[in-house]
Amino acid sequence: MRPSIRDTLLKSAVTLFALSGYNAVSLRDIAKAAGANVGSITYHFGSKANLLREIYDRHTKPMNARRRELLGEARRISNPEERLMAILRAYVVPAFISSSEGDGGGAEFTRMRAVLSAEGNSDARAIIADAFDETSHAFIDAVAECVPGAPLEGLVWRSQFLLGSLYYALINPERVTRLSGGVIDGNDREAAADQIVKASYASFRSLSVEPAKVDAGSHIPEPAQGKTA
Amino acid sequence: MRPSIRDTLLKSAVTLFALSGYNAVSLRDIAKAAGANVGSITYHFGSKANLLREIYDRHTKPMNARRRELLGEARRISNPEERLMAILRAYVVPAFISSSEGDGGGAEFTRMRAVLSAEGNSDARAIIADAFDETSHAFIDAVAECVPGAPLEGLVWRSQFLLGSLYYALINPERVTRLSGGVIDGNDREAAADQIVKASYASFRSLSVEPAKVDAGSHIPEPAQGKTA
DNA sequence: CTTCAATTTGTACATATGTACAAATGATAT
DNA sequence: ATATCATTTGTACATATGTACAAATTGAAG
Repeated sequence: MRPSIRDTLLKSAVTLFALSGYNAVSLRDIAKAAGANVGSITYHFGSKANLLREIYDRHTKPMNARRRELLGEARRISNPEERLMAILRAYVVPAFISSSEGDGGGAEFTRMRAVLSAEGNSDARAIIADAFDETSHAFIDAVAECVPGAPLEGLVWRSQFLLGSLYYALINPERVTRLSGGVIDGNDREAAADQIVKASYASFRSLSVEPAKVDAGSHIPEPAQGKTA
Repeated sequence: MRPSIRDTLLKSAVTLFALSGYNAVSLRDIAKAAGANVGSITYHFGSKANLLREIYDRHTKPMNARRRELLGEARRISNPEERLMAILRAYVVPAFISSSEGDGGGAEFTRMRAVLSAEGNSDARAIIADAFDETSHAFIDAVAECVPGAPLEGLVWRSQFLLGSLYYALINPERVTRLSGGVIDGNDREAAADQIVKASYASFRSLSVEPAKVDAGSHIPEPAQGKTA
């Protein structure tokens, strides 16, 4: 069956918001993209802010559910290195690739979040605050178990960097293409997700004070880990 | 001597753009913040887009110069680990901390770049493209020398993640504070710069196919490094 | 077919924005 | 002091935007 106009409006809004942010996209832009009338947006959603709220409502819950599901699987892995890798993948992949129809994830929604978080619009701020990503705490805890002795400061900042990497990969993929002289495709999301997982794996692993279990020890002259020892 | 109104306007514009983006800030907002009249902006800069162009002109050159200077110093370090650390610091620090009056760097300008890059405004796009960060290539080259055998794909993506981490640390510092339960101050830029350098150090180091010079070898079961072997 | 509620369309309105420009003001040199 | 130029102010205008709402259309139940 044909999707309802309501759904088409929501979808168009995500696409446009992800591309140009919240302020720059007018309700008329959204209506035009959805092949509908301006008034229909007011009718279905009441206001622009509420339209955004519905977008979040629709996506965040299933996406977090998907993350929790993958995180649960990951936690059952006994080898700490493999486990860490799986945990990171559980966080990154749902944000990049929408597996099923209703998992709420995918690059477009994540890119929208990235753009809106940068924009700092007050409407958006309130909505983002409500839809706070409760999975983050669970992830940090899970990661912490893989890197014994890691200071909280290092863990939290690296989770921040992970999110920043994820966002920027979606916001500015052209930079990768350009910087590599066209050799690497910045829009290859599978590759991007893979690289983020590997890079953050290394950055988290370096926090561990214990030597790697599998090997003798990787004592690079790691500069002291800061105040929070 | 008192700064000219022209300078005050530029400074106010950076502050406001860094806070709310390009679209959301009106010329009247800028004028009010600078204690000037709307017309004075048109008089001094002609248009909003040109005001932004002047901001870039004023900042990018001295900031890149500072980066090149620090990079030059870093490259003279013989020990590859220390060198890598210094190279990363040379890239990150000018973006976070403005050392001298005219070095063009600092967190505010960098945050503005972050916000504008996410916003995708067409005025801004053109200007950003012109002020392309020519130092990035030099940095990747310098980094590559520290991690022999590293595939280009890994290097480029990690440089992307570095920039994303940097940007997001400035855009959303509250998340760090909140996520740590108030223990860690997301607005502590010295700490942020430090953490970024250390995290990206680890992520770049992990690309090296040769074992660490200082130690036996850090053969974590690193999953195969992708296509570009 | 008729009725009635749900939806869609069209339009109006108050407000905000970038830009243009004439008048007022200020400073500087002769 | 006066003339000349640079700056600042005030205002006007065309356009765009979020929202409200009445009229038109649609679709299903009786």
